[in-house]
Amino acid sequence: MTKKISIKDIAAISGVSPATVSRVINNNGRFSEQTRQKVTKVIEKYNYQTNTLAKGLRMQKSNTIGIIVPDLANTFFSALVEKIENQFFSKNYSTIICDSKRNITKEIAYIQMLEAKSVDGLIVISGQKMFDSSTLNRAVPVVCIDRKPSNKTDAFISSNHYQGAVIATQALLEAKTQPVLFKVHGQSSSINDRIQGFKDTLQQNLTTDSIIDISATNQAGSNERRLELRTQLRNLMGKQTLPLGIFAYSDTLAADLITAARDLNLSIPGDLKIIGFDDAPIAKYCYPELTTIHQDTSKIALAASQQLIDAMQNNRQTAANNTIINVHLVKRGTV
Amino acid sequence: MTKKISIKDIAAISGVSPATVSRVINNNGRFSEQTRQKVTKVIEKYNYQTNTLAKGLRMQKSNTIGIIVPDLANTFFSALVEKIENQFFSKNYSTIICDSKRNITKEIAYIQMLEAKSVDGLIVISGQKMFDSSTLNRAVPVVCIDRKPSNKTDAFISSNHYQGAVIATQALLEAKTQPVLFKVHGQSSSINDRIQGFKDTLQQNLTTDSIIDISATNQAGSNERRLELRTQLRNLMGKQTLPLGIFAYSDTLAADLITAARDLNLSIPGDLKIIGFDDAPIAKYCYPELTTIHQDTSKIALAASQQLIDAMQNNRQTAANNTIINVHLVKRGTV
DNA sequence: GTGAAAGCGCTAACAC
DNA sequence: GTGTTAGCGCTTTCAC
Repeated sequence: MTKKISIKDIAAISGVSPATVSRVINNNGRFSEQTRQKVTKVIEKYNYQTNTLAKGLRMQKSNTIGIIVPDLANTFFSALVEKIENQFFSKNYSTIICDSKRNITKEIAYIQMLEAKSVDGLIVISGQKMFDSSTLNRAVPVVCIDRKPSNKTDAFISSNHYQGAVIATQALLEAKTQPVLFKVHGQSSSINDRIQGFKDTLQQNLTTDSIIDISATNQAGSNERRLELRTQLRNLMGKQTLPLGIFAYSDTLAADLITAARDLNLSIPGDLKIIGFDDAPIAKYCYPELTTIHQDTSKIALAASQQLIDAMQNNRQTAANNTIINVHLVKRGTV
Repeated sequence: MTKKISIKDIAAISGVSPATVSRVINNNGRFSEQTRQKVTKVIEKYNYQTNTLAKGLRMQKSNTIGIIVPDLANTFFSALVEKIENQFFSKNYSTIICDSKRNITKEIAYIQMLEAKSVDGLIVISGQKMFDSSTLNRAVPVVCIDRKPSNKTDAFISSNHYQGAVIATQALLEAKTQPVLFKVHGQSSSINDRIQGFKDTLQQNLTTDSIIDISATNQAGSNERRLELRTQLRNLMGKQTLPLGIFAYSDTLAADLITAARDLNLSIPGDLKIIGFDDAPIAKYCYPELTTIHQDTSKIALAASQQLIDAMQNNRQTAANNTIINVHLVKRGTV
């Protein structure tokens, strides 16, 4: 129950003023080498740690950033967040991770909470809609990943979803299938881009059955979703000649499709060929291992953290900096 | 670039003192209904939000808790953390999630950072060793999940790992295999309990080959780990009669074992039977789907958050409260 | 029922 | 090179 030791205490013990201790800690302003040693010794002896709340209040910055992620259970997002968090940790920022569960109400609540905590910056990943930073009172820099900001001063980092969709669709075409796009119901900039790439590649081969919307209420991995996918697959088989060629919106969805296909005794890639998107960790645990479009999460994480840190340090908005990152096809067992 | 509006501003605009505004916001102390309405209206109009840094500084509590997790990329942990975070969110606490990557140095750095941020409590999940809260200067309540605290005043919540190991080993025995335990190198209370359960069930059938240690440096899902597992499996096949019976320390490890077995053209569950531990989301994406020991993450998350909140609100240490949660076998396709 | 004032722990201007 | 002072935004005694 020992109360935490403060800068005043350190000052008193070392026989200097709090200001001097502060100078030593932050290594700014002038002080003698002798003072430095004296103070440092006391700090170490008492295991003193700066109270970041007080410091944050005083400096009007918290050295904390917030991340809004749509779904931590998705291995693509958890891997991405892990990398981002790691970047910030090495730059001495702490990170508050918020799982919005793709729920707009929860997201807004989180953003207000983060703002009240005086976060210095925000990373907002994907989700259903455009991100509208006008919910923010202060002007905190925002970097959006995979989700177009409505505010033109927010930075935007994204894989080239259009390109990825084109590559995937072409691969499906080359494998002599009639491609079908499976997506979860909802809108987002990445979804729209992929749909566009899909459509543009298919052109006259596009039919009303080419895009299949999966209910968003059924959670990834749940029996409900698998049931729904099974029904959709069975449906499709009645209408199309085998092999079916599926472009799945995400690896998670692809993984669920694989299990659904198994339930129907469809062989992959014999009866059914499938390409995912993300190259999430789960892709390598599927059987057959999932052919997919690789997103470079390391690059995304790096770009996002660099841009945000730059914006925070220069105390300005993220200069509407758009970064588009290339993707590529990873051939595994499902095509 | 508008500066954030403060309680003083609200006070000035409403024509009352900051003290009164504070009373209204926190609904404590006395004030007239008329004042309440007046102030509330101004707060809403200006979208005022309490600065939690200042409040935290003043009240010596931050309404923030920290979670130390060994590996966010592991679907068991990400699912667990997601549930914990959700619990705290609904109780108006925010959560700083820290991925220690099972690195003790990083973990200590995180704990110091969290302490400097004046977190009101800490949840520490699993990891390599016992958790030693003596690195903490202040007396902040700690709840350990799956990891025995060395400090007797810290609470401990855990699945019954011993029981789980017994159940798994018995199932393997009943399937007429000679059980082998695969684990990642390292110590932890959960590892030790499972080993004990394994040994106690095996008794005289225990041999020097019964426990296989996998190098901890090779990351889950990596090619290096799979290579290592392949070597180990091949080795084992030379010595033992089929079918082999593997009790894998975690579902992640089990999943890697399944892919390694595939590379060796071993059929599961024909040549090789395998039982995992956790019932992580990944278990249902394996092929065959993984038979495993189910840990009740919802219960763990609930127990952990309740105990921590209780300790924080009553401003005392978590009363050395040990909660052991039952586990059970989930039969799927690998046994 | 409300206001004035002090102080949480820190840093930055200003003095000397 | 170092100390004094003010103030970040909030809550909470203590007056009245």
